[in-house]
Amino acid sequence: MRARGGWRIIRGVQCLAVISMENLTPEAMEQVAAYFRALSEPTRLAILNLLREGERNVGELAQLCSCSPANVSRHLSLLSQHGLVRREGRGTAVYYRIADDSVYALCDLVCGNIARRYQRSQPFPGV
Amino acid sequence: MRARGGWRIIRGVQCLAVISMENLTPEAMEQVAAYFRALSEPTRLAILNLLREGERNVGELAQLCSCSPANVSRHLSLLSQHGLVRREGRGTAVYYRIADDSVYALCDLVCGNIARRYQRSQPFPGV
DNA sequence: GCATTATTTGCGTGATTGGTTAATTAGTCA
DNA sequence: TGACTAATTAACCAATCACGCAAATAATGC
Repeated sequence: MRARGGWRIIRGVQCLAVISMENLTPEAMEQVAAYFRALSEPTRLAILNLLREGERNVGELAQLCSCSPANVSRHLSLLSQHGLVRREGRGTAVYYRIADDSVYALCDLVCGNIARRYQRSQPFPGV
Repeated sequence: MRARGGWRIIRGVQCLAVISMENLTPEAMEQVAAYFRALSEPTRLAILNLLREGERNVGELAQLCSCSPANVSRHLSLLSQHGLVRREGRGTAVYYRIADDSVYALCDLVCGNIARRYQRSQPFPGV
């Protein structure tokens, strides 16, 4: 992967900014696709949404999104594999928290795209 | 739907993030998931990448990404359904172009997330 | 109309995925 | 150690998906 723009300073923070998807190898492209795939499931989006306010354990998340603990655990495992959430066992429970806030920026960006798209024809469904 | 935030800079990418994913109905959440699903396939990402430089017809895209025209046509149909590309027939050919440049901001943002993740452990695969 | 080229669509197939249930593992406390 | 709770994993099923192939559709020129 070529870092176009490379490292730059944004508001005093050194960031690896403006990486482009161009000229990626097939393996890297698959990584990007897999990242999007992790976000392509309503239940996983709901879980990420629930973690906005802070950490939660598996049982809490299962109750809040009306899923079985087994199901939630698997979703969390997948999210963890892609670095979206961080795992921390405390006692018999396992707490999960967001690993990178930029996920919300991504989701909100997509929300905006969809909303703008619907504003040209019909209102955004379920607003 | 509440408009909040407006333009913001996320890791060097200017984004119109007016909308938040919070408090979405299940149907709206499914829309967001479907949008991500459209981006969760390497071939579709490759097609979007090829359209960076301008419009292309189905045959050209098929040749450039080593896929069958039928396959490419199907991918384009799906991308079109989600408002990612725009269709325009000219002669017997059908040309597609990017409908919204913000897709690239999304993809590049994800590239950055993955690259940062790998920098902590191993180099990004396929650099 | 007929032939040609480009695109789309119908259908079958193998692979992947989300969900459920049950078994297993991990941690705590008596 | 044994009982108990929470989380993970395995096995399985149903649904979805990407792809290949072939048929159908659309647009152009003879």
